[in-house]
Amino acid sequence: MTAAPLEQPAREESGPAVDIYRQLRGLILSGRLGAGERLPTVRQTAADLGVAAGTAAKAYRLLEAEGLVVTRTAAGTRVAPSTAVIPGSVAQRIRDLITEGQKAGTDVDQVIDVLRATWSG
Amino acid sequence: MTAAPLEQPAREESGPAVDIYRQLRGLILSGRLGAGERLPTVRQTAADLGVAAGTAAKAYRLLEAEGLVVTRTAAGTRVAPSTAVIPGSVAQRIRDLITEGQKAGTDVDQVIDVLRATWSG
DNA sequence: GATCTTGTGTTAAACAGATGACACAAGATT
DNA sequence: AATCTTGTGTCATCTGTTTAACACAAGATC
Repeated sequence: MTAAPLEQPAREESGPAVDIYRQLRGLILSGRLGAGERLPTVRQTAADLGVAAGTAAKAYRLLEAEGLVVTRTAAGTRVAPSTAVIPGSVAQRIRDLITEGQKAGTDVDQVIDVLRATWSG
Repeated sequence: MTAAPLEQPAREESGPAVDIYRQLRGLILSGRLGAGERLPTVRQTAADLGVAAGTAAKAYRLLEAEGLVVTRTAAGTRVAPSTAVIPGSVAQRIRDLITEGQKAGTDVDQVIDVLRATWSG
């Protein structure tokens, strides 16, 4: 018998669009992109990251579907007024973790993998 | 002018194979899968997760390329003897974060996005 | 030594998502 | 009102990955 540690689903979309969505979500939830602040245009983002415009647009739509941003044609996309930010206590623990992780020279991705594995429990 | 907060690369492989690789890496780096311990067979993993055998095999090869596991035909795949585990101090901060995050009812993925955004600084 | 076990390799087909180039709609700007 | 800006829609094509169903090789097991 071998260990059977694998958890089922984890089925999750992937690809550039989701990556961009995640990156922006991180900036918003961390507060580095404040309420009302404007995001780069779809085309700008696409150019910056070297992806097609449709791909960047997809990321923005994911953000809007989650209520994190508000889109108005010709006016651009802005962080939603309702300040959606992660709880301060959690943010503090994140900072602590980063401090320790960087001091130890650990890789972010490794930290994240362990975090996921441990969170599930 | 719009904010220009986007960081370039982030170009990263994706798909089921990488997901499995990440999940197993988390188990190994967290120590929940100890040195010498055996992983499920490729076919078992494939069946459990509902993917093709080749996909699971790909994940195992990624792990081996990183030196986290040792593969011997017919003997299966085992966690490498050299105990590759994340530093204890980092592991502790991860546990602290999880405690706080769960108490606050935060979503893991949100925590991870903020972690990434903050790590880069 | 015969037989199981297990990781790997191969192949064609299917699939998902991204791309690039375009046009359009809804507002803002002048 | 004319024009710019910006998010969205379309469409054919391309690319990478997965799939499914095999076969094989190297050891372990008996």
